[in-house]
Amino acid sequence: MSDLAIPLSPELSFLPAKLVRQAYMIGLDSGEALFRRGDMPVAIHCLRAGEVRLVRYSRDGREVVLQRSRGGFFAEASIDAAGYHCDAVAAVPSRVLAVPLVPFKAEMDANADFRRAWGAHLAAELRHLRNRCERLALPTARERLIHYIDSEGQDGVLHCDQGLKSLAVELGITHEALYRTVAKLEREGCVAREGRGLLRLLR
Amino acid sequence: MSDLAIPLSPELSFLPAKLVRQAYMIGLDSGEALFRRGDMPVAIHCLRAGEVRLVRYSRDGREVVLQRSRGGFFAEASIDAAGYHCDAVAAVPSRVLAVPLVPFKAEMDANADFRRAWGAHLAAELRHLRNRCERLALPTARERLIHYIDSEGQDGVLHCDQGLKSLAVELGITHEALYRTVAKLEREGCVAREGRGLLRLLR
DNA sequence: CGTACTTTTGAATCGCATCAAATCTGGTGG
DNA sequence: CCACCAGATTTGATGCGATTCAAAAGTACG
Repeated sequence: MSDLAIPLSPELSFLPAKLVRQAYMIGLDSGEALFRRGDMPVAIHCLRAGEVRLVRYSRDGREVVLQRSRGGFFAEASIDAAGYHCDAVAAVPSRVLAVPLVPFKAEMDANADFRRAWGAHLAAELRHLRNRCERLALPTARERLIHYIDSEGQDGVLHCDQGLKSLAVELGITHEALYRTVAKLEREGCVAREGRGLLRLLR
Repeated sequence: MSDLAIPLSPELSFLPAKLVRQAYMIGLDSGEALFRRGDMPVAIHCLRAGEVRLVRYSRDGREVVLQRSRGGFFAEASIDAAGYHCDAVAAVPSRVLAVPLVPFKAEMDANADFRRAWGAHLAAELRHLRNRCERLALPTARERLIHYIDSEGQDGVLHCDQGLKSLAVELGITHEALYRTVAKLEREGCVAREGRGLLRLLR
């Protein structure tokens, strides 16, 4: 493919050079679909820029967002599936690196190190999701936010460079509720805001 | 081990006989720990009876349940970890099948079919968790219940043999809220209850 | 038959969603 | 540089739904 010099990043570091060479970049306009439900997977996808959403439609036609990816692999669970179980649609203009499935699977069979790295990747994803489920089961915005800083932040400090509004979506609450919760925690001295995207947990 | 004739079940069907022979059964009393945070994983665990909870403790000592397993593999994400990231404690007297890690990993390296089966298992787990996250992000008990029947039930029919109370935990709401929600949906004719553990979605 | 648990309903309170509006911010083009 | 615009941030008011505490009725099991 013409798209050489693909910038390295943590989520790609374990991909063997052989696979990176065979990968190709896909550009998506806002609203454009990468794949549709039922399509046969032909590649592993890694979001490099923009935002892709995995969506399904309930029987009454409402759209349900299954996953919001802002970077890294997505729909990894469909590698072995006969068809995707949802649509992948770009929410904003995006760039997706596609690693063809055939060489990917061949590498999985041949390369034990790569297998372990991919397994570790999936394991991290599992832990992450379990954590998120646990957080979303908490009853109040306050508890969810503190749980989030505890588990996603580093040493009690959270970098939310995307703004609080998108954090609210992640927490499953409205942005108003989140703003109010942050303000209250700040008043109580439990949390300090430093700059635009920094939350420090004091406790 | 003396525990021969381990009954087969869907979640064990893909385990090679060789591994099943090397597995051993662990009995746990209520409250007994299978492993503690920091312990080095020595086996893959599959819950055969009872209930095991993966728990962590927040800095203020409160217990946080990361996962409630009522059957099947749990803490699969720790296969490659240097230590568990949580405690595993039986909530009721339980029986756990332990498949030693060394032969498990050896089989993963040697047996491509098994690798695929395990990969599919992890993929299913991922899809399941994403679904659950999506559900827990829904704002009302009503929407969560309908989403649950849609996605976990079969053809609009849900078998909740554990009773509505444990379903409430799964939905992240109190059992009172769930009882009221079911009653209201029934009055509206959206849901029919058939026997103790059957919910049919009419819509 | 008694005990423990689930199921069910009631009442009071609290927190969040919703609708609305004002302010702030970064970025664009004149 | 400044005007302007789109989006994020913030605060307010209101209603609904869930939590909480409480209690009664049903059910399984020894």
